[in-house]
Amino acid sequence: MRAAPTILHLDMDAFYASVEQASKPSLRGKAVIVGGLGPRGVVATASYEARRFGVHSAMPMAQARRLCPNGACLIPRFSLYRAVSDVVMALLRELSPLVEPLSLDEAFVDLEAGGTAFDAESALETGQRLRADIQGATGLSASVGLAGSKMLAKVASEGAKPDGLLLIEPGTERALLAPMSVRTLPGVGPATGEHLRRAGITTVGELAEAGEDELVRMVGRSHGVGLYRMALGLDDRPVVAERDAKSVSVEDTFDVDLHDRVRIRNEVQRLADRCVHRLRDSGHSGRTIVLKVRRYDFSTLTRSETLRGPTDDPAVVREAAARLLEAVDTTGGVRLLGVGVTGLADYTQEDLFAQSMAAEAASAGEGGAAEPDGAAEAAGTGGPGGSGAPAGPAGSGGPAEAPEGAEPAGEPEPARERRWAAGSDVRHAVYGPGWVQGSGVGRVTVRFERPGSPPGRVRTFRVDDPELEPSDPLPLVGEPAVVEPVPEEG
DNA sequence: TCTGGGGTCCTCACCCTC
DNA sequence: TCTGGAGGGTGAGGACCC
Repeated sequence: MRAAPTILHLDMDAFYASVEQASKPSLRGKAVIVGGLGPRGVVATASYEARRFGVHSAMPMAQARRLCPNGACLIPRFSLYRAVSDVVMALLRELSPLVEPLSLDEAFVDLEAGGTAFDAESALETGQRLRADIQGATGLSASVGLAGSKMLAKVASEGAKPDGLLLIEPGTERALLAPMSVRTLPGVGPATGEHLRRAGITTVGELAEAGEDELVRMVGRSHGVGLYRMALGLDDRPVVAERDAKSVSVEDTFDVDLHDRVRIRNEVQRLADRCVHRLRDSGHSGRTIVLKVRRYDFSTLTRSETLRGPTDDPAVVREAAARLLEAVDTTGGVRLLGVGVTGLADYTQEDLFAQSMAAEAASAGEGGAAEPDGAAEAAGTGGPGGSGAPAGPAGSGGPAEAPEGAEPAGEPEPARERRWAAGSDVRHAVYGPGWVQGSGVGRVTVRFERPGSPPGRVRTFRVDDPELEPSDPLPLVGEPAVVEPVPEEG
């Protein structure tokens, strides 16, 4: 067991909401809720101001709006969050080569491996300096936990929130953990928590008292042993810098349940294409195709098929997903569909070449060397019930029944209402950069402000105003905070 | 008008082979 | 030749995390 508290856990405070507040000065100090805005959207992150109303992550957005009717509800802008996250992760890598990102806003760092800390004092100093550097580089606050293990460092950062730093001194772990809820421990979610509660175990101390055998009996060997060790404050998991992805998947929840079998089939094909796109972007191929269906009653089932070899061929994945769908009863409607690929392998040019050769051979009806994973069969037969499948790839992200009809190629874009998503960045030819505060009935309301400026003014335009254009997010810090003179509203 | 999206890991059942 | 057990591969589902 590690003695020195040199494992650092970094947690950016209310990350998505904080980024939005930093880029939109008028939202500072206000309730901000980031998440899906559709009828089935949920909250991804709520600012601390919104949390005071009871809003929290994973809550249905409709409920969040009821609890916090004056909160600003925004869609997530992942490209911006990723850019900010890259800045933060780069600062962490200056401290140590052993940085383990958990998500865009969280990471572990082994300070000892980087030679930046070797005892409590140097760890505290490093942690404080890191928080200041993050504030300087991004304008955002972060919480830092320091301890001798990953689990305890995470517990510490949780205790440090918001905008704080906490170090757990070696030797104090058990006493510190004992009164805490079992839900504090990683791996104890609602189900395990309830299971333990029914057995009269609600605190970490009671967990330790129960003993390893009892916990194994209750929650299984792997989980039981791990839980007991955590309850004693023991955790020797190393900080791992590089982790290979094990699966790639995409899924969509529909605003209304789908009933039409043809539409469902088309959506599965579209998801398969998106999944392969992501698979190729990540430089992988995969062997097992997984179809996920969530039915009208929220029951979820998965069907999977393992091929004889890995593939990144969209036709192969589409056909496998279609076969899996045939085995699923969708009576009553489906609310979610997903397609995933697991059993990942590194993709090579040779793989691609072999696949394209095999596909050509299959389409030419030559027989010959069959694709080892059954791709030739899948690509060649067209599959049962595939009469409605388009010959080419489905339109880019468009549903089967394109609501706006086909556009004549090469012609100027036909006049249609432009859509302005709440929270998205725009630029006006006269008023400069701003963001969409809301839109409807042919009008869009824009607030003209930028990171570092004072709160800006609001103006309303026609949705088709030619002087208004979507734009990229501005950096949170770094650009001079020029405050453009906003003409007085008449 | 509850309940997203993208993941990981574990368990269990079943089948097949040795 | 038959049988039982071990163990791997596969498929399905659940729990959990951010």
